Amino acid sequence: MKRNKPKYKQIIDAAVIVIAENGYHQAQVSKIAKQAGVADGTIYLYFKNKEDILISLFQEKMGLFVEKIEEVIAGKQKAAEKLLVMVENHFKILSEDHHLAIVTQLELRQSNKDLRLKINDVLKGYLSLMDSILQEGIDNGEFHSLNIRLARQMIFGTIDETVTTWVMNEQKYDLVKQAPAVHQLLLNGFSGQNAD
Amino acid sequence: MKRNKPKYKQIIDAAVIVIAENGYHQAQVSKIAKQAGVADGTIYLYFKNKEDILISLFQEKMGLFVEKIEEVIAGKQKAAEKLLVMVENHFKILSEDHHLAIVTQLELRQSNKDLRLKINDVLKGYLSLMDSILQEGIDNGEFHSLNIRLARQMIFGTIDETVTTWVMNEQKYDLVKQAPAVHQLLLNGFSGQNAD
Amino acid sequence: MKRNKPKYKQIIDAAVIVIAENGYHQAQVSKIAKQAGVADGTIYLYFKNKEDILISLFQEKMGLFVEKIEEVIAGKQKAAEKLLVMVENHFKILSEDHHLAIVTQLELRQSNKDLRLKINDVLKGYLSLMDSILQEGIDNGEFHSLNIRLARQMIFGTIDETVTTWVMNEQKYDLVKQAPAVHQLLLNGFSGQNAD
Amino acid sequence: MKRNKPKYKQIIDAAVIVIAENGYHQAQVSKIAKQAGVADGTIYLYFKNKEDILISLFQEKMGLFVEKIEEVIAGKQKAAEKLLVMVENHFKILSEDHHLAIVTQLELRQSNKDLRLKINDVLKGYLSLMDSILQEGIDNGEFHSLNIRLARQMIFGTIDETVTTWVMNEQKYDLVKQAPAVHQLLLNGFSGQNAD
DNA sequence: GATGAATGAGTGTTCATTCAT
DNA sequence: TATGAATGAACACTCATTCAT
Repeated sequence: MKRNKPKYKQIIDAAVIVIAENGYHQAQVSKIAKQAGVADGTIYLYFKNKEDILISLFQEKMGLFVEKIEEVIAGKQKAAEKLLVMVENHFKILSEDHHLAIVTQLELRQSNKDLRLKINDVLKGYLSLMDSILQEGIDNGEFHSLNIRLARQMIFGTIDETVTTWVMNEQKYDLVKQAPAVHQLLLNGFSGQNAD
Repeated sequence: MKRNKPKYKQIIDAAVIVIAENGYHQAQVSKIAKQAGVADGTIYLYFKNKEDILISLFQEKMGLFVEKIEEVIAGKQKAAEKLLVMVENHFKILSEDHHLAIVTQLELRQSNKDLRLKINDVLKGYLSLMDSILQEGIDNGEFHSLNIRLARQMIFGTIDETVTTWVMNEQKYDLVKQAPAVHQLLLNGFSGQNAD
Repeated sequence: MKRNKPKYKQIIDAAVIVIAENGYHQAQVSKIAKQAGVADGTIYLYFKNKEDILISLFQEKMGLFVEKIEEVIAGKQKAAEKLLVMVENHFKILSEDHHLAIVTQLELRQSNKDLRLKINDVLKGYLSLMDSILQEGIDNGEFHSLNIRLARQMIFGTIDETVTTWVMNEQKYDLVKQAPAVHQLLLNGFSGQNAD
Repeated sequence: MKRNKPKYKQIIDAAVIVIAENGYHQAQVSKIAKQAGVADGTIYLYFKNKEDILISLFQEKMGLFVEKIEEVIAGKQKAAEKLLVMVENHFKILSEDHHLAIVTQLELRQSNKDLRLKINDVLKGYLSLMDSILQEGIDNGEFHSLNIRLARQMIFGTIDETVTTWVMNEQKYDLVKQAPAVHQLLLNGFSGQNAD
């Protein structure tokens, strides 16, 4: 399994750095190879093509994302609490890896439609997690009856827009400190008046 | 004034169609010229370069956006009503121009960081409109005391994510019909428990 | 006759200025038209094409050259004296019109082979003048028997190289003051030991 | 060191042929690549850009020039003899490579001012060689006291004009046979009456 | 005569991918 | 496995010239 060989991760980490520092369109394969300390051709022993590096990058990093968030959620009882730690950890993970934040919020969005559709597939695991929190909240009466897709779009849209604004402002303020306010805004939406 | 000459709009409309149908990276200047029914060189009598076409496209279309929404807002008294017609019309305008929806939600986001920063400048007018509705709502007691930037990020993030999901689902369902539910979700966030 | 209309000379003078100030490859027809105060299309009422402007420019200016030099030569008896005033006036005319010096020594040489062959045709009148001075000097015993073509190449080559070096040094020193020394060097060549 | 790899010289030789046969402005990179038997992109593994090919071409060829002439000069005692073998060999090298003669005398002069300034830098080594012959001749009494810059301009201007005329006449006559007469003309200038 | 908007042919350079070693 | 030299397709932009007014 190539995914477990050291060069696999080495190349992905190199890609994150190169894309963050040079931008998506200046992240040539040869630059990534150089950063990873391998020859250009070696890249193709581990990845089908350049697009495959980017998808794999997203899968690896988003996998950690979902894993981490599932872990912290497990310790919480209420849907509202789960939502809070989700927002907090989403902000925390990206706060702790500035390169990754730039890559996911700004650079990777420059990829073409096809690539982004594939990235969306990867995102689905995360979105499902949101859906299940919402469903749980509805079932146990914390949230009123919601259109789950809409509510999830509000969660993801709000979180994503908040992070992007923070990255575009060159990460000048503390993103994690915004989590409670964002959480409260979302929560109001779900526990307030019925939206159907 | 070049902006008022017929060929200026003709080229912009051609660009929307070509980008929507071929994708951002397959929208060559020569293709746009052909679609517009002019020679390649004519493009450069009206636009400084290819990037200038895209910025102008966004300015023109977003200008109509803000104009239209200011118009419908003027007829409403309450901030909540203004928010509703804003969401409704945002959805309506993009529903009525499928090409434009594809271009703004998917294709134009593939542009490089410089171009996107310029596009963000254009967006600012629209975001300000949101800010003033929020401020008004706070002032007249409809909304509780809000962090306006966060609240605006929630509005824009939610709307944008909703439209993008709709476009990615190939516009299969009726976007405008989602407006009331989206509006209600947002409203709950603003008029519910204090987020500060 | 177009050559006598004011706009004809107006365009040629504009061309000299534009080429001197912008360089041969940055001297677009539209720039020349603007400098001349006419519309682009008007150029084509007076000149067949762009090349025709340059040839005409050279003809007009070189015509004045030959005319002026024939005039000053007429007042001299000896071939050696004629050679001196030729060198002096060649240097003087170019010293007095810096734009023209730049154009003839540097910029016009960037034209393609065809244009330069035509320019050489124009030069022939000047070279013939040199030939006749040389022939006269041989006939009256001032110069020894010379290969006239070679001798003329030495005259023209030396003068031309001297002016070009001066232009490339940004015309910092007094070119006309060099005339006697150049003249003496050439004269030695012709009146010294037989070269055949 | 790229300069020692076979493809480096292969591309330069191809450039000489393509420029000589098609003219400076018709010497596209793709044409040079084809002539050299490599892909277009390969050119850019050996040269920074098109201009770099031309400068390198001049450096390589002019390097051989200076090398060869320094070699034959070394065997001569007197400055006059050195001048003769310099003229002879200058003529000989260009006589033996008609393509190179066309390129240096006609085509490369169409390059823009920047490129020509760089070419002039390369020429300086050759001009210095002339200066040292002149200085030597003055020091040992063969030549009278000369303005060295002027004298060198006469040498180079005469040689260059002679070769250019020969190339423009399609190399119909024997250039090398002209060397003694050219040499004699120059020599007279230096050993004749004092020019200061 | 004079205008200037419109035309459209032409090219240097990059970079993902391959493959002989 | 690993290398890195070689490949070659693809495209924005300029500007001399025309011609309807």
